[in-house]
Amino acid sequence: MTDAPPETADIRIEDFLCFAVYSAGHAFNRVYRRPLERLGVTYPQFLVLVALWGEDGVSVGRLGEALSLDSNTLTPLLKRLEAMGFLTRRRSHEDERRVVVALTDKGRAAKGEAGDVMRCVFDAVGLPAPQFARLTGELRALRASLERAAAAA
Amino acid sequence: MTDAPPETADIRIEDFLCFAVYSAGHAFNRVYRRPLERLGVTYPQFLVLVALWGEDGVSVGRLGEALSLDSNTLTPLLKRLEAMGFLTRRRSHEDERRVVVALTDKGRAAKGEAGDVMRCVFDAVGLPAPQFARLTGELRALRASLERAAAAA
DNA sequence: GGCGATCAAATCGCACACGATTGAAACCGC
DNA sequence: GCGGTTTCAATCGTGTGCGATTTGATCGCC
Repeated sequence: MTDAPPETADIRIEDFLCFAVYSAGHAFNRVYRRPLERLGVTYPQFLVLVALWGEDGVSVGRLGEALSLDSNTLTPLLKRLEAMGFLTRRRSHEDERRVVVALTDKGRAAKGEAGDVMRCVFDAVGLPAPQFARLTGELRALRASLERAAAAA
Repeated sequence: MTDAPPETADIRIEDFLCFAVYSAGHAFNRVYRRPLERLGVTYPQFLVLVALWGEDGVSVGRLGEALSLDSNTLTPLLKRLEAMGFLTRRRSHEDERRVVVALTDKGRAAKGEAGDVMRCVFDAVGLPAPQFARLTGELRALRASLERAAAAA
């Protein structure tokens, strides 16, 4: 009936799933901030690097697909990462519309430092691996539902 | 070991809990956008209204505590809601440092329209109420862990 | 081969988030 | 009471997100 349990007459924002997701996201951002300072990148920039460590040499669009972001967000972010020397942006030859994003040596090397960062965050989460994976899966399903609904509208 | 399942040699951002939370948050934002257009507010502004429907006449600090936001984010947001006539901001008489935020008639009336909005979103989530509540609780616990870790650092 | 539709990235404008700083009010120990 | 500390909100600068639009390249249909 509502985003909160349906019967709540008195509204408590803590019972809203959307708020739980919203505030957990901010909390992640805050936990990542400190360890990422050593790398010199922001949390969204770090996510872009993670995506590229998984699949390098992709177009802006493909990257946006992986991250659920559009070029209006990615273009300036990628320009900052390029200015810092983590990656390069080059027009594709086969299709001049596309811009191919590729890690530099520095960008690949950062993967090593990232281990420490992720160890930090894993400790902060403090969840055993199975529950960790289950929660991740449930959120992925939630996102899929929401995206389906947003596309239908 | 990492934010992803520890053994993954090939990195997949989809396996990161932080990313699952991050992208689910964006998905919520996108689902809320359309229904909230009729109300004329953004998703964060809506969350402020939800918080005030639960507890009206509170200071900026108290509101920030409920929403995990600071005055640097809330002040401009509250000014916009005030300009739109949803609430008032007045210096407290007992303590001149505080600014008390209170809903106007329009702000209270919006609670009626919000029912439709939340029905929309609940359908988009498509989860039975018990799982809904459980997931909310798990995320609340996750946030608490992350905030504890961030405070310790 | 030519032209409208489509597609990819960039650009623009606005609204969050948040670290850092500022300024004013209240508190506190003496 | 009075000066230092703490608290509260506001301000500033930077970096996302995202709707809307623009620019340029490709595709499709003839």
